[in-house]
Amino acid sequence: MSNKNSTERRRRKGSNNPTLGDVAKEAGVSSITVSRVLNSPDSVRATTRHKVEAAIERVGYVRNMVAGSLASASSRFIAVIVPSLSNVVFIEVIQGLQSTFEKYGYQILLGNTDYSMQRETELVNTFLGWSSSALVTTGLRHEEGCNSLLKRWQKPVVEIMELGNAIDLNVGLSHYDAGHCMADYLLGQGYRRVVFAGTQMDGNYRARLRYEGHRDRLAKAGIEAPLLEWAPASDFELGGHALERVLERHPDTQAIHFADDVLATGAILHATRLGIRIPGDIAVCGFTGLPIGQAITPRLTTISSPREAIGRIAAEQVIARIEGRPLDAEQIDVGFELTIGESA
Amino acid sequence: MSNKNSTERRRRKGSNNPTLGDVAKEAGVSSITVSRVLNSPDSVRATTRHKVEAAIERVGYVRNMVAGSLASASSRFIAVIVPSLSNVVFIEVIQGLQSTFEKYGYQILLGNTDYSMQRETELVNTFLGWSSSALVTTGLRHEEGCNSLLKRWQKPVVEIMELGNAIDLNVGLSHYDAGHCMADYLLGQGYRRVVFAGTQMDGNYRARLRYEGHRDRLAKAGIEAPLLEWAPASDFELGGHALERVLERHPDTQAIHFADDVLATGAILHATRLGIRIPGDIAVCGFTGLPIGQAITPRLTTISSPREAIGRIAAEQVIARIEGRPLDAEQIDVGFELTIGESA
DNA sequence: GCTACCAATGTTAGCGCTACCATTTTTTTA
DNA sequence: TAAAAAAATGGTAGCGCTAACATTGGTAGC
Repeated sequence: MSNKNSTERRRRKGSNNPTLGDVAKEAGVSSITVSRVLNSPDSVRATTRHKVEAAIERVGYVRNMVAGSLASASSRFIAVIVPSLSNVVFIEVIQGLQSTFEKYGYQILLGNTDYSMQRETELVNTFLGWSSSALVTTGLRHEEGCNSLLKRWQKPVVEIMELGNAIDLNVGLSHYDAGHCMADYLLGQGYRRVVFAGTQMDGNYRARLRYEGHRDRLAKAGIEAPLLEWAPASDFELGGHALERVLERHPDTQAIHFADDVLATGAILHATRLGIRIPGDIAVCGFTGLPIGQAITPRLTTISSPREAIGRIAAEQVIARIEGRPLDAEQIDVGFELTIGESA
Repeated sequence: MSNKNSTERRRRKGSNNPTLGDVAKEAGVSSITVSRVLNSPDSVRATTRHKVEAAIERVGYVRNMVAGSLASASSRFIAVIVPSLSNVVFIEVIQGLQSTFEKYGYQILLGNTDYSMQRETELVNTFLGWSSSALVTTGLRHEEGCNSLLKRWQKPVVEIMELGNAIDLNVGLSHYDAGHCMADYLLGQGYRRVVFAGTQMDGNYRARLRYEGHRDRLAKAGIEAPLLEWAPASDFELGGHALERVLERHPDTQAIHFADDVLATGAILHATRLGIRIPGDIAVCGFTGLPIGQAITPRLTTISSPREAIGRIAAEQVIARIEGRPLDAEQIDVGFELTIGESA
């Protein structure tokens, strides 16, 4: 069966692991039947199936996923591209994706761009080359080559986190509205001199969108919206540092609108150490809705985004598309929620 | 070139994406030359290379990784298996792995077992079927079938987090010693009535090893080591709840040795709210060395494990093995550090 | 000038599986 | 009971690439 050439000229290394053919011989069936036992067990009679399963066990067969994917021109991979693994937000989105896709037998191919669009294009190229069943990427902004590649691609593409003009499917929320909403709340609470403080606001343009929403709301009330930025990624220490810088540069500040909960939490914990009362001396708010924000005293006023749900919903949309079920909508706004603590 | 059968009987769908052959025709070379431009550019003359690169661009070629892996019987995948994505510890390990492997052009295949050994075996099977270049898994305990599969496998296998009798490579630390070390410190501080409190201690047996180290050290001093366990995963709220339970069941407790920093942090934050002084009324310590533990007041006394380093070192070992470089050692003890805060 | 050698490129045969169609066996219907 | 329909199984080509060997052409050595 495997030795049809009598000339015997060439030899390939051949992993000499058992193949479908070996299992088939052992079970006394054809290899396509073994393939069916693995891929669509219901299309094989129970007695045959048991015979094959026993043979698989006996020869210690390990399925070659690569060969299967080449022959069928598709893998059960879902390409997932995020800009960072240091930011809990994306971790939670990945959890939502992973747990949902796992149920349907899909495997995630995880890529990290470090906020580089060029790296994103490279990853997209590689992932398409793996015959992925779908691709999930973060945000709506991509390199031109990346965009056209994805538009030409015939399989589901989901752009997550943000809402707007998408390539295919879109699951997210309006960051502009979120920033606007928080600014509105702060004005309602009587705060007028408010500083926006964030990190990595070039790459992470969603934070910038929140700032723009914030700024525009304040502008409507005739108020300036100073912005302070830092280059490194957010951490608790930087939050404390940011608090001090704000008080230094804008000593009359009444509230700080932080770009994320990590900074805001760091600021609150540091304020406690310095004896600065929150919100008495200065109010603080954040964005994300991290558990730590609700575990500290005072509890953080923030905007909670449904991170795990974004992943779950994106995955459900993809599965529906793959299985040919109708979609509720191509664009899903998961919204956000104003979580009012005592910090602002 | 692609139409050698004159009988014209069958037709396969064929993705009709451009292939190596199309690029070759466009560039006026053979397909193996195109393959060489992609895989070992230095083995092709510069002029030829430029011609081919231009042709790739012109036809919009996307490399088929699946076909390449089948032909070469290897992929640039590294299988990574962790028990949970909700625990920051594993996220940080993954970061260390990912950033190191990325530099060498390897892609991570991420699997999550949810602390199920059966699921681990399934994942190992799948990942071997993808012709992965190496496999990194968590812990030393596996199903028998999984063990024998990995032992038979000819490529690098790294078991991380824990030290002991490993299949191949091993990078981690002694959890027993870590528990022992903390118990020793607590005794040195004069604490005698110490409760150990943890979560998910069946699946997460590394926490149990820490408890055993703790218990044995106390036993040497002739002291009992009560243990309280909870089934759900650790979070801040559960830490606060645990604090209350401990005080209820063992009102004379002097210190709580928490199985991880999340619980310990939750307990400290909750104590602050209740007006319980730490360490005045009760001392608290943890394990992991999370940033939040050092951001709160009082700072958490804990054992810091080098999580990102475990990932990085494991990856470096794998790369060395793949590239045929000698290894420093097959087993690497990354150690741990007693971080003394004010909480105990 | 002839051989020896090396670098660059080409030819061919699979890698192990599944799609496609064909054939055989079983079940249902007339 | 025979014919028709359905279910189960089989034969074979080919998915797109690279390993292994073959060939070509240029260059150095004597």
